[in-house]
Amino acid sequence: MDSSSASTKVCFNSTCKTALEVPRQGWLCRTGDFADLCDRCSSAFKDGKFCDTYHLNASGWRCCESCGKQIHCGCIVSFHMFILLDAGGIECLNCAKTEFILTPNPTWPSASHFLPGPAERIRDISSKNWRSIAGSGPVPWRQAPSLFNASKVQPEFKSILGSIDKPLATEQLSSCSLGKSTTNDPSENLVNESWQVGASEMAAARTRAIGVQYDGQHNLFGDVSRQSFFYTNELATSLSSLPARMVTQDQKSEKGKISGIHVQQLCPPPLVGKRISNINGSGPSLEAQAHHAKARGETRGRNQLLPRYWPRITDQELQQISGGTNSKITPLFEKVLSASDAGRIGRLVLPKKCAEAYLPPISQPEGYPLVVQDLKGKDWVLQFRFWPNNNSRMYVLEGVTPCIQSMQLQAGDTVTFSRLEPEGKLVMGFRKAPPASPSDQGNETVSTRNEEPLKGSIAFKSSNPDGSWSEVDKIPIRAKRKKGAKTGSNCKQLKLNGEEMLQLNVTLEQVQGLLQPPLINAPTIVIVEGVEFEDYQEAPIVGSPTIFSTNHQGSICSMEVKTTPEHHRHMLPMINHASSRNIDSENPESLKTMEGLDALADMAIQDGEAIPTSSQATTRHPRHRPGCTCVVCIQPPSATKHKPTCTCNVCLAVKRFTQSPMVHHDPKHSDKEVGNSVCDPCHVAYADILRHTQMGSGHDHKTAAGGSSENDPDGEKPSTPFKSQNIDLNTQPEREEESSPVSESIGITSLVQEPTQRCIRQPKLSINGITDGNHAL
DNA sequence: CATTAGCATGGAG
DNA sequence: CCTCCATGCTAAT
Repeated sequence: MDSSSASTKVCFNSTCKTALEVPRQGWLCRTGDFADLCDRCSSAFKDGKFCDTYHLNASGWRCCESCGKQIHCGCIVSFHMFILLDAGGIECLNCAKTEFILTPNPTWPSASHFLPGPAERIRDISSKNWRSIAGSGPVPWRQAPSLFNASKVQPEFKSILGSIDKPLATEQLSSCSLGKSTTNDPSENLVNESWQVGASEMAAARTRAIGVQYDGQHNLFGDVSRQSFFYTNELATSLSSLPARMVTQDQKSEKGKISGIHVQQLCPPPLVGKRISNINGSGPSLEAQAHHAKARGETRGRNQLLPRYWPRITDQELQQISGGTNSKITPLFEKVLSASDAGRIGRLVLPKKCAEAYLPPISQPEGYPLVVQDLKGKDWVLQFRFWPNNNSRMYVLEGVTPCIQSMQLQAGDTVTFSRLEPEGKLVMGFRKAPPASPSDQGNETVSTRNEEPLKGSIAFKSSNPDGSWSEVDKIPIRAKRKKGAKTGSNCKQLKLNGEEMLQLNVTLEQVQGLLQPPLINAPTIVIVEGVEFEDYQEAPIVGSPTIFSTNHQGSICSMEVKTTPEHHRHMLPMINHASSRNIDSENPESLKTMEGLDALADMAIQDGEAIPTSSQATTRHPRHRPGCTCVVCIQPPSATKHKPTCTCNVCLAVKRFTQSPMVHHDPKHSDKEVGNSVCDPCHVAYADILRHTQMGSGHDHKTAAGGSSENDPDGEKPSTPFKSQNIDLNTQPEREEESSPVSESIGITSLVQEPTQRCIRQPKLSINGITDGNHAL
């Protein structure tokens, strides 16, 4: 390319070399001079057909992610005709202008791209950034969704920048070009909005990454940061899938070190995918594409989570969650609490896909105890289980009342589930007034969630009787959907009725206090190599579930009881996010092996199935009896039952347990096998885990478990930090006791501990401590 | 009898 | 038509 064209009287086009009688100005060379072309070549150039004419056989052809137009990316001639998308892939300038109002590549690095220096620099940045985002760091990313994606992109950038010529690179790019899936599919189109948004985000992101100011352009989005919200959700999800993969690739290719986390990411979780990608023609897309395609395409299928469940965690929230720790937070999903979720029943219905994607598989209806950390750093033990429902399952978290109360959540509020990466611990956050999106459904994609929160809250307060506020209405609060008024599931967002309004108001008010900046949108901004990223982690799927699956069968409990430390880990699904069967969290590689999104997804799916899979026909679970120490039993729905002073067996057991870490308990369960098995074993392992966790974490929490609380060994108390009694019960450390296996569990726990401790931030106080179990009532 | 737990029902997507 | 899931129903305690 370079030959100094001007000087020569030969057409700059190496494939032409026609003597130039009248040099025609062609493209701008790095030298600052224009390439001299012959009439024909010049004509082709001007018509934008130069590459089509002379570079057809050259590598580097990519499809515009938006319109699918073929663009030769590995050529200086067309370099100005496209932009590199953060998420990978490219977009023709026309589309870019339309959507982003961005300038062509040149704008970024401009011609300098070609220069080795800059190019590398860019690439480095991107890559590093991505990595950091993806893998390391505490950095939560926000906007990043796109970035994340971008993370993968990096390689792309590299390829692009560095080796434009390489075909692979191009392909990858194309594939990568998640950002906007130009998808041909109509279905995708549906997604478009979100995508576009994402795209815009991405654009922004990229600009940032690059260092280019992106500002004004995206008025649409308003604050990017906030938008990030969306992104996070939508985009993130959609993107997330990508990024994760990207990451993996990167990792592999480069260092591969990402760790389990990455793996998770691989699984595209959640996502969403709206977009399908492929289309571009990038054709053979590499794995990336494949992944993408799957993830996205499958959005519906497996991984996808409905938009409403997409995590919309703000940076601040992430920061809170992460606390001072270095833990990386991976938003998994969120759910607007329904009346029943927030009710005293203490059962939080988990979206099936979310549960299956991010939580360990459950073979038994009884499920197992799950340790969940709240924003304060407290650990709560919740029973993760399911009910057979039709031919499916309905997943629920039992014993959430204390937790919800502590967070002062009400119907309409949103609970978010995230995972602390290193630890793999599950973290439950919340958002009080749901920042409803303006428009519910459609909105999901676009809605500016950021703003909403506030608005929502405000709106509520001032709320019109009508609930007229559009925004308000839109607010996802679904207070309750009674028969008449259901809010669609999707629609969950209810319009507020008078009553609802009231509820909301309360919530809002409370929330306001709570809300404040932190929770709501703040994306965490991470600066990587000088580039700001709003972090947001997508949720990678975790699929840890599998682990259990095999084991559990009979009863999870039993397994756990028996379980080795590993099992225990698994038991704490959250804790070991990574958990995958034998995979050690430590062995990233093992995880890697698992990698392929597909694999993960499959695993998740399979696991579920493999094991008991979907709804097993379960006989009615025996009622948990007094002696039963299982979490469920202990729960306080009736905290009332179990007060700190309570001397019932359960409480006593708890106390004992708490006091002596390893106490064995005996399985009391009179209950039927199932119940028993479940309860005890789980508990045990669980308890142990908890303890460790807590211990590790911060003992601060005091537990509480009701009775136990008394004793509460505090520091050592069982894990459940329960603030107050309520929780305590749930947690039940005691279980540990029962399962003598505890010892093992302990070992396990120990294993876990460290991580957990890490994770644990400081347990602050419970916020409010919930009052007793009253709420439950 | 009150409460709870498990399951069923049925609307919505 | 199927799946999801919020809520209701009711046996069990």
